[in-house]
Amino acid sequence: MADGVVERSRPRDRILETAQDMFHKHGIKGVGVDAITEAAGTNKMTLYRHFESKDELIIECLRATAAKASRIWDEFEAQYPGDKLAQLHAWVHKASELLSVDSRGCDMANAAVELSESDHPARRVIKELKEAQREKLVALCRDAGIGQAELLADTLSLLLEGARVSMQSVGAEGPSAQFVRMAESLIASFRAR
Amino acid sequence: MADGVVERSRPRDRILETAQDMFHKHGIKGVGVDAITEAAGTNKMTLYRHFESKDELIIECLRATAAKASRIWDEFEAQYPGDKLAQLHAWVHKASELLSVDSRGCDMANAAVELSESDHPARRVIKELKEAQREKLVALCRDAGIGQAELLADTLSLLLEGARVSMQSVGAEGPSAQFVRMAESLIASFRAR
DNA sequence: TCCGGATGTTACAGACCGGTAACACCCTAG
DNA sequence: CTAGGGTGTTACCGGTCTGTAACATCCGGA
Repeated sequence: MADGVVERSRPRDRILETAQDMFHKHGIKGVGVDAITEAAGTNKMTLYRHFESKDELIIECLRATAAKASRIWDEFEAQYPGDKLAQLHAWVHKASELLSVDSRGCDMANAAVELSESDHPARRVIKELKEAQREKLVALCRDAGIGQAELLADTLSLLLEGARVSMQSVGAEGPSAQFVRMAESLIASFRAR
Repeated sequence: MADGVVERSRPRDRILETAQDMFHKHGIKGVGVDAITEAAGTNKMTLYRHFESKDELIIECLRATAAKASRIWDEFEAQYPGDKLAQLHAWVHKASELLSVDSRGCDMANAAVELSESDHPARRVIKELKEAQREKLVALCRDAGIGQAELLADTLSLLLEGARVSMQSVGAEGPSAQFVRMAESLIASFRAR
């Protein structure tokens, strides 16, 4: 950790990890490649030998973040094998944990806000990854035996997305503080139908 | 409209209006002061005679946007004088209208995402304005005779905030398409308690 | 030992950024 | 008509940004 990243991994991995962290904390347009490479204990040339442009690096960071999120879903399945309803509650719990620990929101949503050019190469990646996450949540709701699975999944999605962006405007004591209560009572009401 | 803004208003007004529009469309860090003044049919010197810095301009733009939003609330009161429940439904309708017309989300939320520095002067303004909006919605819910007014208001806030940011990631056919249905059934369920 | 690929270093190009100085102009109030 | 404030024009400063060129170095495998 002395050099900012795990001691002696390969430069490419250090760059990727550092970039993820810095993009998350300071935003994409708020971080230059020089700052990334310096924090990663390397230099700009090495970065451009592994990534053909900053945009490529951004995309790789988003994919890496999505992959991390995907691993969390695996944990749900490992903790409550076959019990989809318990996994749904675990999702709510994990989401609230995220809200209490980190206040910079979702990297993909933030990137979509920052990269407003409609033809930016990262935008299609963001859309793909977000749609994949949506389908996962829909499937989880459906497999948990909920009738209007799509509607519940979409409602939970918007609540979480809203909570993560609201925190950045008004802080953790704002509306996002009620996320768990909202989500749980929503699930209960959908199950009751 | 030929010069980009209403023909012959005073430079300060033209700059403010143009900046609002361009910040909204392209993001704050995505627009330079040169581009703003050119689109406003004036020049950088005039901008800096009216605003002491770009940050000041940003803040004035956010205040102006909030003022516009506030005027919409006045329309609710004018359309349904005294009928707070009808005004709440009008709020939902107006919100959905916004979602179908504009896909760049809330200026304040977007600014909070872009201006990640925790001490940026615009951040306290964003927080103030957002909190004022929250209190307005809470008051509306309470005056509409709803029991858990704060919880409903916060839930509606998160849903709208989520819808507006979700649109920027996955477009209008994503979860945000169900916003009206979600909001209306939420209101109904809170009224039934 | 020596070779070769990965990495580090320095310098630079070209563009854009926010912000300022100096000066010319125009248009209206008196 | 004139004075003066608001505005336009041009040029510039110092800084930052992405991306590249040329060259030095290191380190592991044969």
